[in-house]
Amino acid sequence: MQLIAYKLGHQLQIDCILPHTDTPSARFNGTNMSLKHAILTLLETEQGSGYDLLKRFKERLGFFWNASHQQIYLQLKKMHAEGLIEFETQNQQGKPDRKVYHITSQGHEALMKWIESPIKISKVNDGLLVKLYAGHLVDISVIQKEIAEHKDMHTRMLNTFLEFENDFKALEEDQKKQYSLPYLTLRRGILGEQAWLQWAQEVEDYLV
Amino acid sequence: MQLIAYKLGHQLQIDCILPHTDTPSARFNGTNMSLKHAILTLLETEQGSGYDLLKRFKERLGFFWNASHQQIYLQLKKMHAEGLIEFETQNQQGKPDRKVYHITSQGHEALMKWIESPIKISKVNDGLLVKLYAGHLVDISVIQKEIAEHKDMHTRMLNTFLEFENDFKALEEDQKKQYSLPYLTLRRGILGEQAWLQWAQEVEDYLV
DNA sequence: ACGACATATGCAACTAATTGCATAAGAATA
DNA sequence: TATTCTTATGCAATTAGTTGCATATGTCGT
Repeated sequence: MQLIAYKLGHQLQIDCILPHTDTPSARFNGTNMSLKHAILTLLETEQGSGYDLLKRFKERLGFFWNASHQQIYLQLKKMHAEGLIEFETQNQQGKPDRKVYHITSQGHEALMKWIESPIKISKVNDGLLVKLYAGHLVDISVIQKEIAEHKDMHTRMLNTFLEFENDFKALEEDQKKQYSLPYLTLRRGILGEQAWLQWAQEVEDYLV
Repeated sequence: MQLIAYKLGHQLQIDCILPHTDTPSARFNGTNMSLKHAILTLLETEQGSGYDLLKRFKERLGFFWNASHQQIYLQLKKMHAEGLIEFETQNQQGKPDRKVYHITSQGHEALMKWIESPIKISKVNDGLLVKLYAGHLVDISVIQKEIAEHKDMHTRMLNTFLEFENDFKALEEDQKKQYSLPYLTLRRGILGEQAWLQWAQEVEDYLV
């Protein structure tokens, strides 16, 4: 018998941690998040090229989602094949041609259908935690160093998010109202990073 | 000009949010977390069958990692082919045969190498946030309902984690010391869930 | 002048993970 | 007695995402 989770009863496992069989409770089902719907959401507001979408990902969904340019271009190609989006080619002087995509009615329908279907609870799969879990195999300093480096990154991300929040707070009331939903996603980023840093502090204190 | 992130400068993007080019800053590099190393970590302490490992995942790493049985069996097969693990077949009466895996010296080496190399910062990719971001497209109640359901799940997970924490706190001092690293991973689960719930409360208050 | 960076797109190979299917038998419960 | 659950393993097909490569030009700083 090992650790902590030994008291875990079957029911709890099924309902709270992980469905035990392959027919899990409904809450763990639902559509997977996919790049597709994130792109549709971005295109719904405003048309754009693959490159534009890449930038929008970084600027607007970067708090919780990163997509590489390869992934985006490939996904756009697939979505075009499925009829969810269309494009026009724009010639530009001095720069490569742009394929400007816009959402089709089919794409809009697909997006609406997705929004109205339940979303799966998201996974974490954090390698750092496995490392910590296995920390007894190596010198404690290895773990401390890794934690410190991650802490540094998370601190910088938090600071960036807080700057964004200040910008938001400086907006007029009607603008605030307009951007309230994106603001809430930003809040998730902020609260998530703060919780991470609080945890890292606990770890550091514990490992001394 | 849209939202919040408009002030995002190039340097910030590169260092904090997402590397812009395909040669990102070192902090975003590092080994991917993979099931392989999580399994090696579990086998390092104690040998076991695929089914055992599945249970251990749920019981010990379930705060931050879920793996399906298909994934585990497939991974075990691959790892065996790579020479990281070996197995003996155990016949059992009344139950199917078990393949009991144990780690090899090669496997141990691979694990040590992984522990000492930097880990990538983990991704989130939370579909619920995309849904919220796109929430202006549907009636607010759709979003509220989804948030409420997720809140329910997260609450139950938090409660389970808190039970585990109580069990840990009831342990003798030397046991506490022994299990301090797994406890810290549990703390991550607790703090993460609490932060999530705090955010959900903010969202609910905002959407009223 | 040279290098780094931004704009702009894409393929190929691979790794990671999910979904669905399939088998088989004991043990507990309704 | 029928259903569900637990133990126990696995393949096939698909989707998702990463890594590496390839191309091309303009701009800005050193």
